[in-house]
Amino acid sequence: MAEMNDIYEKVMDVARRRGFVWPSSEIYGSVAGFIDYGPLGAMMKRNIENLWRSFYIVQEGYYEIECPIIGPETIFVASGHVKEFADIMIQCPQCGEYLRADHLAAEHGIEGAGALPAEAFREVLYELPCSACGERLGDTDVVSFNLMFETTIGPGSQRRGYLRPETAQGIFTDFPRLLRFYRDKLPFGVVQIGKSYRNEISPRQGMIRLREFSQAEAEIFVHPDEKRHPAFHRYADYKAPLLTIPQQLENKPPLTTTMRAAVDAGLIANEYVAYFIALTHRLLVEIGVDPARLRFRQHLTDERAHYAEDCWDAEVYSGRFGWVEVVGIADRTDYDLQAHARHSGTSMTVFIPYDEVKRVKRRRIVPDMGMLGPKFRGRAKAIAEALVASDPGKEGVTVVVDGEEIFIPADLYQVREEEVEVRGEEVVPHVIEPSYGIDRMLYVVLEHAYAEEMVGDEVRTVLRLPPAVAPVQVAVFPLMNRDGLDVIAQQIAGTLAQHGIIAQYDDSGAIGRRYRRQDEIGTPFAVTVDYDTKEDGTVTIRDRDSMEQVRVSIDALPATVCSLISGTTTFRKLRA
RNA sequence: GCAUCGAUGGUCUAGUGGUAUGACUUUGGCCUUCCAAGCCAAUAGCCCGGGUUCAAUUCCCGGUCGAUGCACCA
Repeated sequence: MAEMNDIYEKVMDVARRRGFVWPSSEIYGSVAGFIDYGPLGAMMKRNIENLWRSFYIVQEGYYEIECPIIGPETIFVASGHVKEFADIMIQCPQCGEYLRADHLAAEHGIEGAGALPAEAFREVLYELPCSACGERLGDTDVVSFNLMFETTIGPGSQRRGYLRPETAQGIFTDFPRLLRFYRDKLPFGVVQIGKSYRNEISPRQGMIRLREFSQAEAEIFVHPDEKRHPAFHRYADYKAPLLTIPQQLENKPPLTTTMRAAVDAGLIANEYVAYFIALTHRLLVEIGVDPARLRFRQHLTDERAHYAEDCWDAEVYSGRFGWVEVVGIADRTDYDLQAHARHSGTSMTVFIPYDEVKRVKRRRIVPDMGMLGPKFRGRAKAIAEALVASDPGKEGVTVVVDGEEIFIPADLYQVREEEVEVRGEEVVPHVIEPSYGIDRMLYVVLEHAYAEEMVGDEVRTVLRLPPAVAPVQVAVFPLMNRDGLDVIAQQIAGTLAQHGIIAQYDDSGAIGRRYRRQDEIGTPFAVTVDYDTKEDGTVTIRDRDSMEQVRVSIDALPATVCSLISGTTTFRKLRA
C-alpha cells in the first residue's frame, strides 16, 4: 500500500473516503483516465462551474451554449485535429517497442520528418536504430495514433465521428448563427461548459491527466484591429505574477505588475489577453487557489500553436505535480474561423460598416463577350476573367491564359471609370480563448485547501474551502440528541434549505466528532442547538477555520448564514 | 506502451496451501451540557480471469489498477 507520504495521497484519501472522487467503474476494474465525482465532488464541481458562470455569463454578459460531444469527421478535419492531433508512432519489428517516430528522427538530427509523406518517412527510418533495443529498424509501419476517440454514427452507414477534444469547435461551427444572435456586432463572447475527450497514451497523474474531462471555455470574437478591451479599466490596475518569455529564458522569477503596464511594455500582446489573465487570477483565487502558488506563464514561441499570437497558461503549484497548467488564455487569431470557412464554404465574416460611406473611384474592365466569344470560343471565359483582373494600356493588354500569352486589343473590352459607394468591409474576427480545466481546478483547490493542525494532541484535518465552493455550506447539530433539541435542529435545517442553503443535519456521535467530520469535507459553518436555545431562541454558529462560535437568534439565522456564504459578511465581523 | 515493485473490510494493517488479526471509521444502543472521550453490540475484506492442488487470499501465468523509472504530454 502506498504510504501517506505526500499531499496528493492525503488529499485523495479524503476525496475517496468522503465521496468527492472515485475511480470509475470500480467494481469491474477501473480504467485509467476516468473518474466518478461522488456526491460531494459533484456538488463542489457544480459550485466551481457556477462561480465560473458568475464571472463569464453574469459579469461579462457572454451567453452559454451546449453542443454535442460527438461530431462528424468533417468538423475535425477542418479544425486540423484529424491531421495534427496525433502522435506518429512505429513499432520496432525486433523488440516490439512503440516509439514516437518523429522524435526518433529528431534524435538523429532529422527535423521535421513528421511532415513527410508516410513512404518517405519510412525510408528515413529504415537505417535508424531502435531507441529501445538498438537494432536497425528496417521495414516498419508508420501509424499515426490520433488522440481523439473515434466512433461511428448511425447503423450501417458507418459515418465516422469523433468525441470532441475541446468544446471550442462547437462554438466556431455555430459562428454564423451566433453572429446573428448578437445582431451582427463585434465584439461578442460565447461560452460552453462540458466534457471533452482525449485518448491519452499514458494518463498517469490521477485527476490531472484524464481521458474524459470537463472544460469551461469562452470564445470572444473581436475585430482583428480592435484588441483594446472596452472595459479594460476594470482590470487595468490589477496585478498578477507574469512569467514572460524573457524571464523564462533568463531563469528569472515572475514579474508582478499591473495589466496596464504589461500591455504598454508589450509583455502581453493586447488588452483582451491581459483582461482575461487578470479575470482568471481573480476567479482562481476566489475558488480557493492560494495566490502565492499561482502564476501566469507565457508560452515560448516554439511551444505555442503556429497560429496563436500570444498564449498564457495559468499555472498552479501542486506539492505533487509541480506547476500544473489549469487555464490557457490564447489569442487564436482567425485561424479557426478561416479553417471552417474554407472547409464548409460558409462565410465566417462580419460586415463592419464604416462611420461614413466611402465613395471610391475605381476602374472596371468590361469584356465584350459578343466579340470575345466567337473569336476565342472555349477560351473566351478564361480570357474574360483574366481581363477583368488586368491593367490594360492604351492599345490593349496581354493576358496569360493557361501559360499562353494572348494580346487583346482595346476594342474587345471597355474600360469604365465609375464611382461606387463602399459602406463597410467584411472582416474575419479574431478569437480570444480562455480555456479552463475544471477537474484540475477542483484538484488544486482541494490540495491548497487541505490542512492538518494540532488541536490538543489530536490532528485535525480540515479543508479550508471558500464557502462558495464547499459542497456542504452549513451543518446543523443538536448538542444533545434529546430534550427536543433534535427537533429544533431539524426544523432549523429545513428552514435553511428553504433559503436555498445546502444544510446537513447530523445528530450522530459526540459533538466534537461531528465538528471534525464537517471540517474534513470543508463545511465552513456549523450551527448548534443547545439548552440556551430553548431559553432564548438563539443558536451558535461555529466557524470552521477559527473554531470560534458566535450566538445568533434563530430568526436572524438564514440571513446571517446567507451573507456568510456569499461573503457579504465575515465571521470575524459577526463576532465583533 | 515497456521495465521494476505492489494490491487483505470504507481506511490503515497482521498473517496463512485448510477463507483471516488488530486499530480507526460507519450503524444501533448506553452514557454525555460544545470540539474525533468511554462502554456494549453490529455491519463489512483476501483486485479480476485462468492454471497447479483434495484444497489457492497464499504458488504459477495473464489482465486491471496504483507507485517508480523510461517514453509521452494541443
